[in-house]
Amino acid sequence: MPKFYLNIAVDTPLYRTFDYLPTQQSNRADYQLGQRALVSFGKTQKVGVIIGISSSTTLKQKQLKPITQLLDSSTLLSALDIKLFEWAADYYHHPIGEVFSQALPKQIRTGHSPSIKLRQLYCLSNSGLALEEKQLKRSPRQSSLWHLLNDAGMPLDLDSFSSLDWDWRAPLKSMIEKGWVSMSQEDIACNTTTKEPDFKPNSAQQAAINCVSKALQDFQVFLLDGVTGSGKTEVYLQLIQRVIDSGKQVLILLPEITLTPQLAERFKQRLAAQMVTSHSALNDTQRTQAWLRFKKGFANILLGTRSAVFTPMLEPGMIILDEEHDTSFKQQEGFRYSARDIAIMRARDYNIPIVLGTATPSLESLYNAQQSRFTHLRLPERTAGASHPDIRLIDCRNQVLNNHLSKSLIKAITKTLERNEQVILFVNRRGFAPVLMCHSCGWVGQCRRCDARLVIHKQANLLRCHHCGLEHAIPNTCPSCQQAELFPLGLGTERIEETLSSLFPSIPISRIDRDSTRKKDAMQSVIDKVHQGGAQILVGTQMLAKGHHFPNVTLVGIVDIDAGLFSCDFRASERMSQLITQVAGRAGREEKLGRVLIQTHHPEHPLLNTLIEHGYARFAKDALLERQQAQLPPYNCQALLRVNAINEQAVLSFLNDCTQAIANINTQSINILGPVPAPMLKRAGRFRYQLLIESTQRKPRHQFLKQLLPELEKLKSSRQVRWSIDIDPVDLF
DNA sequence: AGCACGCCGACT
DNA sequence: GTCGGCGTGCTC
Repeated sequence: MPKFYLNIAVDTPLYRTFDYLPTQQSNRADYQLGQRALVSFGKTQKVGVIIGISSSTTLKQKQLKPITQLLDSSTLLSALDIKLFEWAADYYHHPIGEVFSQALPKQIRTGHSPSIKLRQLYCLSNSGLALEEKQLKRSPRQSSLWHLLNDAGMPLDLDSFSSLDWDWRAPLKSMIEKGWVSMSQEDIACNTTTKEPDFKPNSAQQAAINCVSKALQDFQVFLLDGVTGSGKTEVYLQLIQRVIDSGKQVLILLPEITLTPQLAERFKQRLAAQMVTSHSALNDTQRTQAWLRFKKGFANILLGTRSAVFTPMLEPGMIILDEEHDTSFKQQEGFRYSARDIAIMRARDYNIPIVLGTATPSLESLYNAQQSRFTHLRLPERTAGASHPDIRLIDCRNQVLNNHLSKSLIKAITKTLERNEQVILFVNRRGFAPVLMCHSCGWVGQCRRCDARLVIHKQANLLRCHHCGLEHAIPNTCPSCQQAELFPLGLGTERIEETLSSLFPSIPISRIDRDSTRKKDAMQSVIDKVHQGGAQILVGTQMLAKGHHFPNVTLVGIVDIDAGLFSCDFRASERMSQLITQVAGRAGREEKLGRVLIQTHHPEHPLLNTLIEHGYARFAKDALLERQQAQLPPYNCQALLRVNAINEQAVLSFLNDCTQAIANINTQSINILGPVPAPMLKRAGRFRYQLLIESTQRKPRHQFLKQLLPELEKLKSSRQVRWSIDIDPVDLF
């Protein structure tokens, strides 16, 4: 009779752990929390994580199975890591096994037990160093490798050659055979050589550095609020160096788009550290290696994107999360979480500081700063050389537009191109046009799976639903009245690109959106092309505003801002203001004065004017104040409930019960804003309905949903109703 | 989520 | 008689 039971988080969409018996020949001392175990689960074998060991179980003996195999001899996750993942499962209402599974790299979660692979290092041997230029003249590739190794002045690993766009394997091999290059194995213990700090912080930077440095031993959230070009990165670098000098680790989180090899290289050059990176461009082995190295303390810096927030730290020192407002920190499907909020919880558990950096703080962070939960650090000045761009509105009322481009915008583009400078145009929609309409009967292309309208994609020659991805062929005649009078309505990136290429036939135009950058390296090749200089136009969506610097761009045009002013999405105005501010920061780096032109039909709109005259900080302050006066929470928490049932009666009765359940929980805390956007949609004999639930209290989403979800579970089992709920993963703490 | 069980209609 | 449709229930 065993004296203990293993509580295991198994990778399955069920909201609980499963109890298992230990293997027969094992005893209590063999088991620790955080070890993985292979278990038989239903018909299959699955990998789970031991997250509890208890002396009793509610199950009968015959229901219990022993684990198949214990996969780790030592623990993989600390008690703090387990606590954090359990918190995340509860807070985001997600099955615990899936949370653990997503928090681990693929190789780990599938049961492999990889070890750290030591890198092979290459350097010039004495005979290699003694080579003279002309001896390598006949093999240019060997010559390039020689220069690379010679310039580095230290042994290089294979990753260092990956920037070369030709196959370096054969030439390297032959240099090794000739004895010019010698190989050695990386020695993990020898790492830090102290580098001299080579920059002088200005007073605001110094104040921020001092403020965080004083708190390195404790949990504290810092909101580092610095306009573009104010030198946030330098503040990070200084702080990181201090933390790693004290023998601790730093976790750095960045939005997906920002994390380029170039940026990683910049950090590597500036810091005396063992750094690893983790992002979606790496393969499973590379990510697993980064995870292991950081977890075991062989690396003291991890630079990664959203999913890196789950990487365990051996010697936690500090967390930095840059571009705090960026939506790519939110995982929007499956296990919906906010990496920013998980990072804050992680810092709290580890009792270390976390720095949230941004030029355009999200309203929730700003609110937390106002409430003194976050320490607000400001970097108001741009560093030397950077100048403020000039933002102006173009009043489009009663103007003749050429495919949505006003005369004054076209004139400004022409002048910029004549100066051999570059132009960026923002269009907030991909595709050719958002609507296909029949002139004869008014028919519009609508998706049969959702309520959304179909977007015309001329290049792919398709109508595409941006909601569910469904694709239709473009009809030649109207499906409703059979007339051939279909015309595109509205604008998208493809259409603006087409218009520009007819206006400026000799100018190279690049389009950057999700369609054009789907192919691997497509984005990079456009960036390279732009950096070559010369008059060029870039047309793109929000993607363009993030991360990349285009030094020759001196004009930015925003083709249509009005959608952001009147959208029913409460975050639209916040996002729009962030976009304009970020764009303004992009234009006119270095000495060149940039100009931002915004086309609008509402030049008097207070939001636009506040933003342009007083900047983002004032806009955000006003927005929070406005909500406070309206007795609303600083920002709303929304959940979209989707109901799908076999008949209309079932849907209606489900919704009725659902509304009742919400009312019973707390009539004060919830608005039902639904139905969104169409009341009901019949498709393939089933009925769908969407309900938007919005909280109106200060601590609403988590607590409310915790009560509501079990109620919904109960309702589901009594009827032929299916439902799912999408919860925005942001809340106040 | 899978995967079984099980209960009714259309077939060689 | 049976093959297979998917509604329902379970996974330690």
